[in-house]
Amino acid sequence: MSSFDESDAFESASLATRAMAARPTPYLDDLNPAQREAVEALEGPVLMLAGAGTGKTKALTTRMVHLLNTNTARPNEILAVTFTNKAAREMKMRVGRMMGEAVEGMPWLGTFHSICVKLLRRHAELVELKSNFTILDTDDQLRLLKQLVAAANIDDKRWPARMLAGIIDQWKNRAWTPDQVPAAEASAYDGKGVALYTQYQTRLRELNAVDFGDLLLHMETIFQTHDDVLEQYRRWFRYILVDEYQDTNVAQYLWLRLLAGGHRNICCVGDDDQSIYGWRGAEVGNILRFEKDFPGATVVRLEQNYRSTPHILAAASGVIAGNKDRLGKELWTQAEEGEKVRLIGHWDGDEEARWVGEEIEAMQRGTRGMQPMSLDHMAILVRASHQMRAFEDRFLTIGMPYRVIGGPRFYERMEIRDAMAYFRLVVSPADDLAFERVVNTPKRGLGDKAQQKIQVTARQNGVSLVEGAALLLEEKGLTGKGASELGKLLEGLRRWGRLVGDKDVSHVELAEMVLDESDYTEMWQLDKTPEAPGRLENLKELVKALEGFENLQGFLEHVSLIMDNESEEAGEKVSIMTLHAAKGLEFPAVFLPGWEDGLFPSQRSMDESGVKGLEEERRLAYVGITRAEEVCTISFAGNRRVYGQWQSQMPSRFIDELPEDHVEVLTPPGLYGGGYGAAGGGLGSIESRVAEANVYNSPGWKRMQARSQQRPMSQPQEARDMVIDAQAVSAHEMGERVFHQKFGYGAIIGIEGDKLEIDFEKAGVKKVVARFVTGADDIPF
DNA sequence: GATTTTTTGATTTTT
DNA sequence: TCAAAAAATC
Repeated sequence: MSSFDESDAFESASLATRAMAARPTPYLDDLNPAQREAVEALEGPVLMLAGAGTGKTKALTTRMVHLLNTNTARPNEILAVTFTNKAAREMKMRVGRMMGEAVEGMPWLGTFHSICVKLLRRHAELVELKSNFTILDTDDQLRLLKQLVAAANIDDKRWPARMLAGIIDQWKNRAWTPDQVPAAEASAYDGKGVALYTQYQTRLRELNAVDFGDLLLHMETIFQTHDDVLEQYRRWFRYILVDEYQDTNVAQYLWLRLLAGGHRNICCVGDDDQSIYGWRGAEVGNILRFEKDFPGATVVRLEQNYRSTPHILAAASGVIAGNKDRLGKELWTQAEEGEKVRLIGHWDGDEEARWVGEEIEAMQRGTRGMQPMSLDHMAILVRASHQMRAFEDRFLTIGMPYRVIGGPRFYERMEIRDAMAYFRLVVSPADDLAFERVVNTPKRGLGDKAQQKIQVTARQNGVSLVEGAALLLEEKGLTGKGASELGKLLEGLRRWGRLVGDKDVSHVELAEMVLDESDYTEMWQLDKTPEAPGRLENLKELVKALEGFENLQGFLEHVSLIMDNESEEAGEKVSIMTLHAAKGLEFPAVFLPGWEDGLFPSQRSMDESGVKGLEEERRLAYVGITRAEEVCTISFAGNRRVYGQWQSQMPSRFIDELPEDHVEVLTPPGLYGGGYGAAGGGLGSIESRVAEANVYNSPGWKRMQARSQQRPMSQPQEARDMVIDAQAVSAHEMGERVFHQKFGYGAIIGIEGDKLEIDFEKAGVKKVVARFVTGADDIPF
């Protein structure tokens, strides 16, 4: 680039940087001017607005390398926070690779949570905790809340533990301790919410436990109330880097602002257009406000995209342009033009899945002059996970290998949590939550009543549940099977506890012993459900994972924060995942099905959050399109089964927002004659297939066909029109007897906009788009 | 205390 | 529709 740019970047570098400039910096040559500016502006606040596929991680890691290489900072002086372990791991790896062996790991590169755990263990006493506090998972949290609700004699129908957990979570995301919850919020929940929140926090303290939200909240409390501690860390963390800044919630934001408050050496990287986690507390406002929070900040825009073709970028830009309050970026690329974004409508969801399956097979073979493509390079991105089902069903029938990304994580599985609870109990017998979890797993004849007795005994004597249970047995408060089984369990726990740290028994052996002797393994061996073998397999894997740790305690400490799912069988597969799970990933070919109003954008988002919700959905669309490198295929269906009811669907409003010039509308093979019934439509009855065949030959259908052919679908606008208007509402009148593909015959009892309300003879009253209804006279039966 | 039946209600999810 | 949770029954 021009010498002007370079001198400019040089001027913005600090004296310290300049002094060290003698050291070679070959890595800078790999960067484009914008990336380079973001890397070289080491001092003061920097906001790096990094669009999709613009080399954000590269810039971030190079910045760290530059800090180290110029001796501006030592590894332990850099605080670098990410949201996921995966991101942290990747960054560590890339910094390590660029620096060579010379640099030992970066101790403060990690997720918000893992860094806060480290800090909180040092200062636990400042918030009345012991440094060996446990971190609750969602299960423990719910169990605890359920108890509190029951104890407070509150109707658990009006206050389900889940809801309460959600509310408390939201409050913690906003950095509100119980006494800080604003009156307006508190009263909105009967006042009982705050009371329960207070009790919950008290109980956590008694248990020496924290939940995920507490990790941040406690550290923030400490920073706010102990200047000396805050000062110490301000001196310590001289340079702060934040990844995915648009995803930070208020608590994280305040935490960062406190730490960066002194030196203001904070570099935040993010993309306001990719903020899709508002529903779990992320505040786009944080990134929009950055320049106000840190006056004089250097703002760098990374806009050169290295991922997608111009058509794909243009389509994405066209959609995201519908949002207000953007910081504004214009992505560009040097890539060759490539294919336009493809748009296609289908009759229903099954048809859509069938078509995508065939298209994937075609791409795999290589068609239309395109190179054969590996299944690993194709992905289907859906809005909601229930959409995956249609694709899984279809792929199973045609034998297409696929993988679902996301879903329950390894450490969230029941059997893993049970096993972990056993380990926790062995290491710390006072872990009441762990005891509750496993006391009757496997079944030991200790039901609600027996457990209640244990609780009462423990509380009366002010001891842990394990001790309470022992006391209860001494008093002969239990009899029969329950008593003997409980005795066995307690005896086992004592025995295993003594073996913790034993030189002759490794922690791995101990773990196996615990699982066997507690009869937990046996429980699954006797289980005949199809999941049982998989669960046993998972338990084996858990034991294997233990080998990587020094001892059980070490394992337990780390595992609560590491929740990713590593295991991956070999073989080429198509990926299926939600749009959320796709953030940060890229694929040469991407399918975006289900672009229908109500599904995407999701009705619930729009109902609950109005324009804000719609804008977040739009960002989701943007994220989806920008995952594609070469081919992006958007599709929608005219009919879809929603909660078991067939509904006619309107194409997504986002389809209208796609710029026409960058979209090619495909015609589904089945829709205009041919291809139906013959190939693999296995599920429908013969009769319905005959009916289908007849419908497509009916005068009504032909009329529609003719009409849509007058207006060839060369524009996305018209693709949408085709569905909405193909058969005008005006063609029908009240009381008219009509035929619908899925519902059969019925009479029109109402007309609303482009929808007809029809009383079907078999299916009852439904609202359907006029297009999918034919005058009954047109059906030649 | 376990098993079967009925009811309910249904995004997105990391740590 | 369909899975999970709650209620009812054994």
